Amino acid sequence: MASLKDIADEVGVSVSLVSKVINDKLGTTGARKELIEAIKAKAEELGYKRNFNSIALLAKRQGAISVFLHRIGSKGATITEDTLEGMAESAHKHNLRMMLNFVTEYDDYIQRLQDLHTGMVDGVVLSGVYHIEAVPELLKLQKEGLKLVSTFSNPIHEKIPNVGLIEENTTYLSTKHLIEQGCESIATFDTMPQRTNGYRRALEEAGRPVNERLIFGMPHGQEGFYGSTARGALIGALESGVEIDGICAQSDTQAVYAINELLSRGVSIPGDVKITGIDNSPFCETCSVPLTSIDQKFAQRGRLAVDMLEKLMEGEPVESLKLAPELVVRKSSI
Amino acid sequence: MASLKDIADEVGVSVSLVSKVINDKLGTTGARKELIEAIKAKAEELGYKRNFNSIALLAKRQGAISVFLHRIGSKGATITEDTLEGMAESAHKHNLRMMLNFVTEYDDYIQRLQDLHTGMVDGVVLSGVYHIEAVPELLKLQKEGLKLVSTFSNPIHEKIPNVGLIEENTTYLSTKHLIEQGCESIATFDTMPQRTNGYRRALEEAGRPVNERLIFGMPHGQEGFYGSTARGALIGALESGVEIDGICAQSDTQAVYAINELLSRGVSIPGDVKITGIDNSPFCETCSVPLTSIDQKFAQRGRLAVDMLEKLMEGEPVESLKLAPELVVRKSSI
DNA sequence: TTGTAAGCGTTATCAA
DNA sequence: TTGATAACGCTTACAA
Repeated sequence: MASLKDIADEVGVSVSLVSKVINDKLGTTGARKELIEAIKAKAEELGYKRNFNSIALLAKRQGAISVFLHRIGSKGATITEDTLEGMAESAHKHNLRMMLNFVTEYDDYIQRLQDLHTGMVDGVVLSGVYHIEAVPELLKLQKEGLKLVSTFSNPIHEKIPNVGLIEENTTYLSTKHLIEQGCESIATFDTMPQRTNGYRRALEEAGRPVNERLIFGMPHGQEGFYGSTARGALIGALESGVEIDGICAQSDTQAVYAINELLSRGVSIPGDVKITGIDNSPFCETCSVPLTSIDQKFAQRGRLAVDMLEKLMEGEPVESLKLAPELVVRKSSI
Repeated sequence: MASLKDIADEVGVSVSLVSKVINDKLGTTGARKELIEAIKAKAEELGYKRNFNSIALLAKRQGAISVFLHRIGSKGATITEDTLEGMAESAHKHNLRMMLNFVTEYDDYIQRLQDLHTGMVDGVVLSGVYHIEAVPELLKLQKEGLKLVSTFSNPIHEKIPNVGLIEENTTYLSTKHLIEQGCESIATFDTMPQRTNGYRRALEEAGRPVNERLIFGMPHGQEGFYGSTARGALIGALESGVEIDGICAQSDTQAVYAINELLSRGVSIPGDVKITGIDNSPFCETCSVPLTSIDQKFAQRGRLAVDMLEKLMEGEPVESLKLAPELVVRKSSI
């Protein structure tokens, strides 16, 4: 790998002059035209590339960030992949190297956080499942100069800037859509309070009564997103004789299981019942009836989180933000 | 961030002694016990961590690798995530920083490969969908000194060491399992030649005839793994009156769609028909009938690939290897 | 207009 | 048993 010294030697000038020419830092004074050209030509010829380590060393920066990722998601969704893809894109743009930390347990989490002072990274993005207990440790790291950004739905702490999502709008959008499609009795699986609120708000705004029998109780937490749990709840409701012509599921898996259960009972979708999910999983395209769903913007949020971190590292101020989810309409609801 | 110099100043010794003590490189000679202890205590107290950039600078290395990842997989499987998790673990172990490159198209791929000429990384792991057309460019990079490792099922080129999988054994294992469970007429979706071969071999070894009507034609390539395509093939076979009491699907998605189709026709699973998939996707646990599947060892392969790359970077010789897939038995087949 | 020298944090070699 | 020095590649203040 050619260095500035190689160029300097070959052209017969000093290293510092080469550095200035290459970086266009000659200031007001300038240098002889033929030298500038010779230097640039030689750099090109030798395929000169800057050495990131020496620059980082000099700048007292690491040129690297760490991504903390506790894998999350309704099974089969590509939340982690999408988030990482966005982060990778932004990191590439900013010439940042990433250390990926997949963590699964709290002990792990703290252990890995400790490793961070290493002077091996300039900043950290927190993503996936969040560990509220880790906040004190995070704030300690922040005090030591490490930059922190998170990509949870909601901020974990006011001092840690977050790239979030307007959770309530996920179900708000899909319920509104189902109402517009003519549904009269829309059910939901009550898995996440913010999402159930969105469902209620859409009904209220449309002047519809909220029928509590259509809000199926589910375990709050990961398990509540499982398809089998949702199918159980749906079967219970159907057998108790509740009328349903729309389902605003709170995950795609819930929706798919509902679709399959209904189809097996001879119910037509979207003819008799219209259904929407959340996650916009890949299988929305390929399942029995292509599923209308909600895009939670994971790739974009990953990108923005790293952009935000880069800004922090540059000393610029940043502020938490929340993206709007987006409705993706497919056959299951029209 | 505390440096060796900080420790040296505080303890009142030279930087080089501190370096030797910290790195346990005193050799045969040794140093005074109390000094060793004082240095170690001070390092602890100041929270000393090595600066990776200066080490890399000295070693004429980047201390970073690049991961090229073309996302792959039957939709809903966690192939990419699992692979990345394994790679991240190994990278962490070796103190390597990763640049993640998610690529989707060939042009992208080549474009990103060009970036590698920058000497930003010491090595590259290639993963996911492979681009045979990129081989010449890869070999060029290799000639420039960049270390290359891949994690495709089969090696892409003899000069590029690979952490692969004995593909044939995926279906071999599951077909053998179905035979042992008493299945007489086992079908498969002919999506990937190596997998169909494994299916044939298992039947032949058991002295069973291969019934070509039970080998359902599928498009070769990603589309062949889709569930809807598989369901179509299955329906066609059923309606032509073929007897089936076992299905060795070539992806989990195929299997799930087959299960749902059969259930909707009143067929009992695993009572009337036993089914196996491939990928060991998360939804194997949660789908209508928990699905027996094949673990393709993606996390382990990711880990091994980075281990291999580290070895190459150390100048050690490495050789391609193939891992054995593993059968994970669940209710759908017993 | 160009060059010298110091310094970023570390390690290896050689000297004391 | 300990320390001085050079080197990795680069930038910048200052000197020529």
